[in-house]
Amino acid sequence: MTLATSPDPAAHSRGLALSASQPRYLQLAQTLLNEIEEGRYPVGSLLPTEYELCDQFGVSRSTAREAVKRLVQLGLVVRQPRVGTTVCARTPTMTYRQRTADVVDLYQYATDTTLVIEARALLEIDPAQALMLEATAGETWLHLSGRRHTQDQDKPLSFTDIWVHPAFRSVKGLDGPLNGAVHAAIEQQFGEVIVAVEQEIRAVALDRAMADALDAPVRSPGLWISRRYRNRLGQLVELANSTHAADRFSYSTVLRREWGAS
Amino acid sequence: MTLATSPDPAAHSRGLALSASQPRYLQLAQTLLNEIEEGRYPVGSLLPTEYELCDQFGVSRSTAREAVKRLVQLGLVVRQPRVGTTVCARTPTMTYRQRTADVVDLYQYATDTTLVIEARALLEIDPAQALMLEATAGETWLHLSGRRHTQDQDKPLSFTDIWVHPAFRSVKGLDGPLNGAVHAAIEQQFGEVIVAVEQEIRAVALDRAMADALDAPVRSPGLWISRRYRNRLGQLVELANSTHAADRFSYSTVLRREWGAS
DNA sequence: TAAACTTATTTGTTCGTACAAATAAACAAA
DNA sequence: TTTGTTTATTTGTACGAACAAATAAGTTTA
Repeated sequence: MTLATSPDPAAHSRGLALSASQPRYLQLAQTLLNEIEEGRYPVGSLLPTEYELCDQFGVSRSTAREAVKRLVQLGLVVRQPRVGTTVCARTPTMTYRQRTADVVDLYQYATDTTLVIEARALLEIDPAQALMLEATAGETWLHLSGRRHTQDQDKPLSFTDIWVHPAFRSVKGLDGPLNGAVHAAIEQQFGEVIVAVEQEIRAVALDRAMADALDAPVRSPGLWISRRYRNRLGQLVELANSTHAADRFSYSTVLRREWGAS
Repeated sequence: MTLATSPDPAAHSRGLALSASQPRYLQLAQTLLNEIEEGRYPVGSLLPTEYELCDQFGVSRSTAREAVKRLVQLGLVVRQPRVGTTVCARTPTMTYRQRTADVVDLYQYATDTTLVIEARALLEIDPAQALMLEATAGETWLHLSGRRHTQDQDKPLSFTDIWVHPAFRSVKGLDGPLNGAVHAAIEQQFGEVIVAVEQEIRAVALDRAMADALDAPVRSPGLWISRRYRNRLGQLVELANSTHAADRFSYSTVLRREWGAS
């Protein structure tokens, strides 16, 4: 349990060369990773404390810490003062990740599309809308609707319905052609941070009104995308429903496999 | 440029308390972050070296390193030995991230759905298929097709077409009801790692054949999902096209905002 | 001129030490 | 029994000192 009392500052450069191919802390991390995978440290058990690792592997605490830090980054262990290092997974989690540099990219539209707001009104929501908006009937939400256009094409790309929570219904700058997204305006003007976006995609048959709005045949297929923007507390800040003519739009993403944890 | 030659080990606990609310390295990281945002260190310029930071802020190199490490995690700077620390962004990049614990989750199906393979054949691909498969006509790919079912419902959820690259056409265990995914079998049997999945979603009108297969009305809307599984070299390992009856399936995801870089 | 070598600088790794902060567990008090 | 207090343990933060590795830039050599 006691550490060396007469430390030799040059020891690490003299003796026990080991395989100098990789830094010691990476070697140690790999060793621990293997032992976790082999079940020597089952999920829920405690890893040796930092000082124990120092003894067992003959490294300084810095090195041991750096090694354990890797395991934390890989999501294999969690650490708590006074408790220790708890194993929480037996293998690095692999995930597929979809990255979008900004939520605007989330709209798969080319950057040269513009959303033209054609209607803006404060509406008292009815019970059906309240259900959709996770609110109570009678609240006054801001309702926007418009169509998205491209330079090239004559016909609109999509028709969009947007509902904005009463707290942000005074949001400005949403008239006429829009470059950015509505949630971006809310974030800027109110400092409300959107933490999560729930997205649902369906295929639908265009009804008469939507077909007219999109200049597409009645009953032709459309891609319906609903997005719920939520704040830190999970509250619905904005709901945007878009319907796209099927022959003018497709939604595509790339998921990349990654290793490690959040 | 010279450091203190008579260091006082207790200095950090005695003097200059500062606001002990946060650790020094976090304070320093915040300071640097602010200065980067303010343009004092423009994108492309060099941050002070670690030793310069020691002098300027009166901290040890460990603390300075820990601070800069934060900036690296935030994706604001990159480091190169002998070069220094280069600013590569003026503000932390925010991204929305879609996580799926496994690619199986990528199928939005409840776990109690099963894919029943109904046809399996080795096919010489024609020019049109070659285009779709990013290959050359005449190659012999493995072609599978089948339908996905739920326990509850009588009618199938979707019809799936799968093409497997010639190198893996001998993949086994794909007969009858399937629990896992085809790409998982390829990964296991051949050790081929799928690094990226490209996904495209469209709305379509069901043609007669597809309508029959799905037991849905002709011309009714369907959700068409195409997934391209690629290996490390970007080569197409598997292509899976699924068509879902619109009233039986929707695709939903949650994107969470995150800060930091890859 | 071009290639090979040397040098100086900056980050990377590792050592050792010390104190702070947090908290589970044992203990004491109401 | 319950609640507050102390104690010991473990991670967290911070100091300082070396040497390694990588490499931009200058220097020498062919």
